[in-house]
Amino acid sequence: MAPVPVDQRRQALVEAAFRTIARLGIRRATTRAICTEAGMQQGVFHYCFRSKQELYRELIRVMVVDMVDAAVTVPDFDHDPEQCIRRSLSRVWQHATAYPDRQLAAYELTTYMLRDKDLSDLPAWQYRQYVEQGERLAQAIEAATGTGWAVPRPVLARMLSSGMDGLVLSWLTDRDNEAAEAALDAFSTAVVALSTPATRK
Amino acid sequence: MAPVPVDQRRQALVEAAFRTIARLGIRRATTRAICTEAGMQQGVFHYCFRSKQELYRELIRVMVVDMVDAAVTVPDFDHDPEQCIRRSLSRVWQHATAYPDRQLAAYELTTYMLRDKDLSDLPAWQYRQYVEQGERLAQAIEAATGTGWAVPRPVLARMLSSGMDGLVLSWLTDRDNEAAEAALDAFSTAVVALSTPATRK
DNA sequence: GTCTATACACGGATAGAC
DNA sequence: GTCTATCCGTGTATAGAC
Repeated sequence: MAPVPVDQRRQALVEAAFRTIARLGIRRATTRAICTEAGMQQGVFHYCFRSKQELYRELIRVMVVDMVDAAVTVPDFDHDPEQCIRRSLSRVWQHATAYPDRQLAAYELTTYMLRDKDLSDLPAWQYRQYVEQGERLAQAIEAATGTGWAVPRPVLARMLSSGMDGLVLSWLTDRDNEAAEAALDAFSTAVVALSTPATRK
Repeated sequence: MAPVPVDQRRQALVEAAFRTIARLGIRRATTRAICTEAGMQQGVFHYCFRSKQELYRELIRVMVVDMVDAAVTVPDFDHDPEQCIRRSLSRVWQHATAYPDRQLAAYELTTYMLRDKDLSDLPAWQYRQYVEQGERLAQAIEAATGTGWAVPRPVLARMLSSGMDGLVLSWLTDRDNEAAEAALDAFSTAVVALSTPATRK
């Protein structure tokens, strides 16, 4: 076969790994399954990565960057903090629930890494990125509406990302759109209450 | 050996399984490891349970009942909704973070079951129990303070349990007590805002 | 670099002696 | 009922031909 550059193969394997985990779950995402998904022989794996852990390390980086990039698109803001907050969270929600399998894969990877001595530093980084995404969102809302918050922005951001994360996980277990969106609305209302009263209409 | 009743062995294995998952993670909680933890021979496993899945089915039931029972203890309420809410959530938080490994085990089991055809009905039940725990908490707060809520109680309950769940998972990744408790405070403040203004002091 | 074949360990489950 | 020995599949990783 054509001598495909190793870097290109690595990238293809990382993407194949994510698709495989999303489709089959982390337990069944073996090196064989991943290589099949990538259209490669299983033996290829180990001259692209020294170990499966090395692939995971790369995978989590790519996955988080992709998730954060995709969700950072800011909706058409108006100047009312309440509408702005509701629409922003709704946007994040739509994005997260559009690909349930990928979302589940993210949870699987987090818990997997927390249990693996060689990977246990990564979940903290992963969730740090989520919080920073929350910070950017809060900042964008501030910029659009001039509102402030009853708590420091990093604190709000952690609450935001954790709250959304919990709502998504709960939805994954029952796929109850109605109940989940009602809870999201309630959460949004609660967040609105944290925007500074002075600027609330 | 003494002919230990099978039911007793089953129970011992379920408890050993939970301890093993909490200690080693679900990936390393093999039937061998579980039997070792229970002080039994590996061969014992399969005349107590037809399969590992059968044990998991029993395990999740026991685990959730234990978690919910333990967290349902109501703090010494006062009549101020704000204090009451803060103390209640703080109590739930203290309980959840007291045993990080068990909490992580719960997340591992949830994602594991979602991926297993024979067990995929269980996570919905599991999270339903969490929500019902939230309902009981909300009800207790109503009873103690006379407050109502800006949203229906089941909606509030789902938001409560999801929010706490997300905060705990986030904490598991970085074990940052300070940041986590600040976010919990912010969440509490937001929940207080959902108690009906009429009864707020 | 690329592929085949295979080593080696471990997992769940079972057979069969006692 | 209890325990030992083992089957069989599968997982990661490697050896070695080309």
